[in-house]
Amino acid sequence: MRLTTKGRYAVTAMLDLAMHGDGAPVSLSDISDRQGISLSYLEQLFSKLRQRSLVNSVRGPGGGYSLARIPDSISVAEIIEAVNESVDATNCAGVGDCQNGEMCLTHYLWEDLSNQIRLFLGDISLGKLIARRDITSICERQDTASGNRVTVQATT
Amino acid sequence: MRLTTKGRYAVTAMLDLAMHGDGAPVSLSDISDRQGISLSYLEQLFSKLRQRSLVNSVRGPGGGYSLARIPDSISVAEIIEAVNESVDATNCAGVGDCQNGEMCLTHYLWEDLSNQIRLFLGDISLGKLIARRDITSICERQDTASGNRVTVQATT
DNA sequence: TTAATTCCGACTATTTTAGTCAAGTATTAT
DNA sequence: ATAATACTTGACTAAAATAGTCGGAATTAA
Repeated sequence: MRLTTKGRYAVTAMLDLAMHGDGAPVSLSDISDRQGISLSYLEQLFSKLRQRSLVNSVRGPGGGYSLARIPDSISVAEIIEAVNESVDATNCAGVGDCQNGEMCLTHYLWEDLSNQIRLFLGDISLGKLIARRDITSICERQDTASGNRVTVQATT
Repeated sequence: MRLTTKGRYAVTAMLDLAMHGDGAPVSLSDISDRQGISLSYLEQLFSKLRQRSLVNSVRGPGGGYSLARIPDSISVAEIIEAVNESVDATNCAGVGDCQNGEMCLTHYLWEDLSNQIRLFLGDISLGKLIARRDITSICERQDTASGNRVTVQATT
């Protein structure tokens, strides 16, 4: 479980999807405009999100992505692990052969901690994140033709 | 809060310190031998750990590092943040000026999540990590002169 | 058909991670 | 005092991950 800005990008994009996907698919260029994430980078992320069946895609005009499940059933842990491909490189394996052929002590300790984090993040869903702050969110995007800037307003 | 192998190195080293520091300071070369982490890399990490007052150093022969506080009062969050210098680059700040001069919605959402993680990891101390698995740990190091390999044994 | 959109692969730049190396400083056993 | 030990510091390098770019496909609504 690696926790970097990459994961935040993915969570942010999925949150955007959850808040704007009223049945209709949302295009990546819309998300790119709203969240300020490069379109091509979003493509990379969503390629992985689709592989993990977290989103569905619709091609062609009017197409885009939509959540594969309801926001309450998609956890932050799933999203982060989808894009980070969890390179769980335990360095202790290659070092000294700990006795009994088992891995060394700290490996277990870290694995334990890692599981706790996974459990914790697995319990935070997109739905919870949205609901946590009772937000009157106005996250509308101006008509593209108008050339206006993104409008995002949040009232606590 | 960034969570990578770098943080695990630091936590591992601090755990080693907690388990071998019987009053006397522990040298980095000992930790390097036991945990298979490069000595110079450990020096970098401990330089930051010392700056954050998580460890004390004793110079000269027989010197080394020891925990600045008892294991129960040193949290995983502190250790990780000490070595990761928490580059909390929120990308939304530079994008579009969200209305009211406030930051955009997802920033708050992520900040919220980030705080929860910090809270969670802040509650896990070195002491708790060691106690979690009731371990009969034999983590002795052979005499240096003998040239023998590190002996690490853990019985569940 | 045309335009909008996802898909796909290769490519690049920047940053971080991980590690090395060398020269230095402080401490203390002898 | 002196030498050994061990920390301290800074510069350097290599590999990997992150972040982003580009060009071109395939698909499909209009």
